[in-house]
Amino acid sequence: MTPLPSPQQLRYLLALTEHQHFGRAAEACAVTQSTLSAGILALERQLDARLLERDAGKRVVFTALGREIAARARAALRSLEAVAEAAATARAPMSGALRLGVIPTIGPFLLPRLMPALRQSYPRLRLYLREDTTDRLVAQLNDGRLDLLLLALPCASAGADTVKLARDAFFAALPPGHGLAARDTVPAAALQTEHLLLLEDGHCLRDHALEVCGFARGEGPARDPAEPDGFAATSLHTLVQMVAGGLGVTLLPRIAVQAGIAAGTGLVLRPLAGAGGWRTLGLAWRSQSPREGEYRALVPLMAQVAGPHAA
Amino acid sequence: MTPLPSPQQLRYLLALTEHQHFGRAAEACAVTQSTLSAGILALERQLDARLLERDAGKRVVFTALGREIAARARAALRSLEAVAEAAATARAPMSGALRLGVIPTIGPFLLPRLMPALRQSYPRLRLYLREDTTDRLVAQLNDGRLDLLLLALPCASAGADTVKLARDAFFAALPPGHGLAARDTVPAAALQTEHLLLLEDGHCLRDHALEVCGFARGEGPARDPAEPDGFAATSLHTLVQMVAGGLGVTLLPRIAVQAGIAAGTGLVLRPLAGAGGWRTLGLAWRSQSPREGEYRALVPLMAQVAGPHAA
DNA sequence: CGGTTTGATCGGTTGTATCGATGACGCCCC
DNA sequence: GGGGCGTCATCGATACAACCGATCAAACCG
Repeated sequence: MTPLPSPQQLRYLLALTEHQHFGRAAEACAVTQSTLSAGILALERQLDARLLERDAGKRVVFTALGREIAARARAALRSLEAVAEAAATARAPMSGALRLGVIPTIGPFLLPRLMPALRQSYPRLRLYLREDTTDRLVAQLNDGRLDLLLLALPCASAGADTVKLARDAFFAALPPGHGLAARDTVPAAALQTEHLLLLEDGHCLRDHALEVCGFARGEGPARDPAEPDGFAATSLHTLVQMVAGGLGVTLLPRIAVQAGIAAGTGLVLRPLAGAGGWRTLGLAWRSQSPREGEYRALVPLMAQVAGPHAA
Repeated sequence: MTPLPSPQQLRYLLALTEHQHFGRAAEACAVTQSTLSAGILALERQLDARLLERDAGKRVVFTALGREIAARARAALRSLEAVAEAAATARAPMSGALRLGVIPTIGPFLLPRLMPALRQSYPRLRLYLREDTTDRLVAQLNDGRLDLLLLALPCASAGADTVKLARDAFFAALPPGHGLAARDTVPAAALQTEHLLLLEDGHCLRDHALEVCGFARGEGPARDPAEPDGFAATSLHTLVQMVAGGLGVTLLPRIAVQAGIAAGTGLVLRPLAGAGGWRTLGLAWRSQSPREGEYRALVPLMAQVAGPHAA
């Protein structure tokens, strides 16, 4: 049988894919350029495969096979890490680094309450945070750059396990004096004819809001022709300011409202009438992660923080 | 971060799980006992985890953590192999060792025609064969001890991809002079009241046959009280002999019939009336195997061999 | 209670990963 | 167009770790 590639050489290869430069990749691996160069050469010799275009001047250009090998190398190194991780978790659960990814429509509202609670319950847990859109978080989860995601379900990703945390109801956010503000609750369909303001594309909350208002996938509300084409807010905070400025109405998740996102703006917040006006908050992790037990053990605490609270 | 365990040490651990004996595990790894012993110790030290019960005399007893680590080590080594495999496949597709698992109700009938065809089309492919029941084959596929399975679908296994090859119709096999033998086709339901002979438990063909005859899962045909309790044949060849001996009737798959399993026995073979009287033959492999491309390329040839032929 | 088996330990040897220095080559700039 | 720079490959020296053979301590067996 072909001898197995050494983890070290695979690390060199991955560093090279990341930096596209022998010197900097070597630096990232804390070895000299000569060592990394020899390592890559040895890997190509052992696999009997050309991973780099050697004739393309001095630039680092991967062959198609090189890219595939690199992807498999990433998976192989991660599964080696999983061995060590399983031991570490068994030795000292709820400790060490935990790289948590959060979407921008959850992070600013839950983390301020979640982090202290976690620190108190699991003081040895070191939480590294990263905020990004769902699709990018999922990609980083699969790459092994993140361990756990806090996001809105469902998130389409093979190879990931998920668990529900809580429902997060939507509120209609209206400018003061708006016609709908006189009602106790607002039917979601009524927003279809309003000027509905949304987050920019890529935020799952945008899709959830459109869905709740009865728009089909991809379809959207009518736009004022005078408005900048495709203009959309980049955060819920900007969105609130736009509604307060009278540009239209929007939907806000309960966690944002309870965190006081509309405080001081005079905005009128009304629950949606009828059922179905909510998103599901949840956790996601790589299937068969050695730390699955820990992640599931976090659920009650997280569900409590994410659940309804008195204002 | 914790340093990654070396593949060598993981191999030692797996050899130890297999042999439960330091000396023999060392021999299997082609190292001395002292080396393997030191390697295991080093692994336990690096992971800071007790993998073996050190106080249980001289016997080798794994801790629960030890077993989990071993399972993850198996996965890690396999993903390292996948790196080398990807390179080997790209360098020389359809060559090298291919460990093929086949179920006993397919192997004896298809392999005699499949092997020569494969040898002719892909002379550099070295096929290692293993015959076993579906569940055991699937387990060995997941363990990495087999690369490809030829079996009857569906086979329940997460982490495996499958593809259909061909339908394999069932024939009623009747002793000469049997009442049903006068008909051109036999309704499957008519076999419910016959003395239906079956393979022993564990063969998927047994379940398929029961299903075709209209028995619910787990339910079975009425038994002669004089018959040895739960007696069942161990191969289709024995089954044919039993039918020829007048002990009852059975169902035979078309591939067995065409291979001449009933030749010279005087058995009467009748197609089943109506639709649904067939099983699906297919291939299965580990998801994301580097050789998936090769496996799919084998499908046309295999489907042709597995498909209907003139008698 | 001696002999045998089994896993742990120790000193010596070999292999190899790594380093620093140097070479080969393309590229840019003056 | 030639000198200088940047980049990757190569080379000899070295330090570390894996490995072996021998030996030890404990358990097990007859």
